[in-house]
Amino acid sequence: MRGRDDESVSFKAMTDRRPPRGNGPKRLQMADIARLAGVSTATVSRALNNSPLVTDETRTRIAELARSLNYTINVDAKNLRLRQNRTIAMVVPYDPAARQRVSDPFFLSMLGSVADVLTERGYALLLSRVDAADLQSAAQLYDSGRAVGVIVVGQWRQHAVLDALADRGVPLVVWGGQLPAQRYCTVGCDNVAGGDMATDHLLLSGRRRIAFFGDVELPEVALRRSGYRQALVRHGVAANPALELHASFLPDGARAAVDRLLASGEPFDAIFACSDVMAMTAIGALQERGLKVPQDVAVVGYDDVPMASYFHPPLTTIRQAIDAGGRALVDALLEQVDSGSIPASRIVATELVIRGSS
Amino acid sequence: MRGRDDESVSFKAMTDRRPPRGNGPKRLQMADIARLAGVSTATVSRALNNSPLVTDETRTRIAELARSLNYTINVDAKNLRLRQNRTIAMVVPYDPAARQRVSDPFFLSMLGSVADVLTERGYALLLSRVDAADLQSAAQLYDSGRAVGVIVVGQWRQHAVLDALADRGVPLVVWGGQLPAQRYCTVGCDNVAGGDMATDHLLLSGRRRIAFFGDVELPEVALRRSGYRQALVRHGVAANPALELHASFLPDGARAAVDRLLASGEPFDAIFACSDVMAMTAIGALQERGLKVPQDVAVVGYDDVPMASYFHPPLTTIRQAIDAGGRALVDALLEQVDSGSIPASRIVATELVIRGSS
DNA sequence: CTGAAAGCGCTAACAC
DNA sequence: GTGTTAGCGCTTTCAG
Repeated sequence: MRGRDDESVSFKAMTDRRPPRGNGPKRLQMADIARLAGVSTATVSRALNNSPLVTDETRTRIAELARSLNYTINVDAKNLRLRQNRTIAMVVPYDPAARQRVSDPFFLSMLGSVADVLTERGYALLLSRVDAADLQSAAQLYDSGRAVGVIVVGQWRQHAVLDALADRGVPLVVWGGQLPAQRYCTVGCDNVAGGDMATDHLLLSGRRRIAFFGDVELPEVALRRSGYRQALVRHGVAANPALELHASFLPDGARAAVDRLLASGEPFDAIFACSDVMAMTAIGALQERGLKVPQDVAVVGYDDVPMASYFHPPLTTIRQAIDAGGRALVDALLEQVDSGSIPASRIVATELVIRGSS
Repeated sequence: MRGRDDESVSFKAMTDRRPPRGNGPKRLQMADIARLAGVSTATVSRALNNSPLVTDETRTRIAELARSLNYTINVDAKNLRLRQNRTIAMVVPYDPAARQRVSDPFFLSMLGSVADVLTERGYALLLSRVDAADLQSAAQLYDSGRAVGVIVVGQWRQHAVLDALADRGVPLVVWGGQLPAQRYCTVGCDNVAGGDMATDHLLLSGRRRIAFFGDVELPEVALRRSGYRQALVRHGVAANPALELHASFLPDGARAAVDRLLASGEPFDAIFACSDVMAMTAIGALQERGLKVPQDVAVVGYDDVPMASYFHPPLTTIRQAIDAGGRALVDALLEQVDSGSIPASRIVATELVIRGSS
């Protein structure tokens, strides 16, 4: 017996004494509360977690003590012990070439919406910007246990990478277009319908030479163009490749497209732009060149960003239901986390909002 | 010896067997890599942390194994052991009355900027919306060990609460106005100078009846009004209380202010609005009532949000240096975390950008 | 250079 | 109803 005791002691003594310095003054921990309350940490834990196993009196006493000392259970330790985690990561890809800031108001609004829903559900949001060319790395947030799942805003040119992530079991939901054989879950508006509605509206107002502005390498944009073409066909208007212009989401994309269009000499009486920012930039460029909107050229945007209705002329646009979208993203992701299987992609409502620019 | 062994075994047997189910399929952990590599976890740990104590050969072998299996060190466990953390929290308060979404493009841009800088510094960003009336709760992110410090965007009406948080040692930096005896660190643009520049510019263009739009309960806005008044005085123009209008940041604040101003019959030839969104809304309201901007009324905004230059007319505004601002916020916070003492408040550059609206 | 063992702050059997 | 104890996944002395 004595021998064993001695051994234990020597074991204890062998331990590392002082862990590396934490940053900042030491925080209170459960043991402190326990000591102050004259109970064990187990009781404190139970009290703070509302276990029915503690007396009401004890619970309130401990709760009050904790509150008065600003003590809060250490989430990391709790997570570790419980092997759980209530954090989800949201990544917004950026274009490394342009070193562009997350700034499209649409992304930002979506972020706000997701943040709201997550808060409501008791989840924390880890926000991260990643190089669009290295979307792969988004999974690290999952692999490292920091988050139980990942929301990616926009699929960019990374369809294959996203498929691969889904294949290896990373809980993942992407805001974007639904592609034929995709293996990950997407949430997005009906892009084909959106493109169709916008074009249909322009055709109904008598426009016939409708230009399309967008970067069709992005799945969502390609789908919108399908809708655009589909509406033209339905109205018996031949699609004109000269009117389909590549315009990137970068700041000068739309302006450059307007320049090319004018330089080409191809007549046009309307533009369907794949984002409101593009539409506004295009309108600015047209006006600078003396063209009137909507008289000479009608313009329809996409997104219905908050600014759209204040613009001059107020922007006709396709509204993406941001609130519903954020909610659907979160729902789909949490469902996936819980069930372990990939839920069906969801489509949220899309709506034409007619204002002054068309 | 045998006796001891038996005892160990019985100790082990007494352990809790199955921790509660984690969510999702089990993730790989260090022990798995160790087993696969035929070494101890200690060695894996050292290898993955680039300790000089392992052979280059071992290191690369383990690193490759980990990479091929998508294994990443569990950050929570690592943090716990190291008693450290490379996460900072950013809270953006919302007005609970209006249940308003984080949507002012300025906040969102600032968020983007902070996200960038943090990424650069190897920190993660935890984003959280909190009820502006309960800013107090922002500290919980710190108390619970989730973040080493907190960035608050906007001080709203919570000056006292912020002081209290700083007093009890929560590492905290606030984007906002610098107040006389504040005990927390702020980063912000020079609001007095901004208000002065805007007003000065309008005065120099010959305007004399300049209205001010803003909610002076917010420190930043109050400072901008000081600048406004100061410029008027310098130019020998008497300040006219009837021209200082309360306008909230909520969607209809500026429109309502325009209505009240017109209804009052007080003549005016310019407006200095405390945000670009307000300025754009005001311009819309003026135009609806047949007033021309800038001919009848010149308008100057604040922030220089991305949209400002695309607006019609393009907005004259006070640019807040967002990039520098985000960087300063992060610098100040990390400095505080490292040193444990509250750094001096910082002021970032402010600049008048003259465009078509004035 | 590598391995054994202890413990970061917490929770949950299990005994009392 | 409360305390004791082991261990979540990791890092790090200390011994070899």
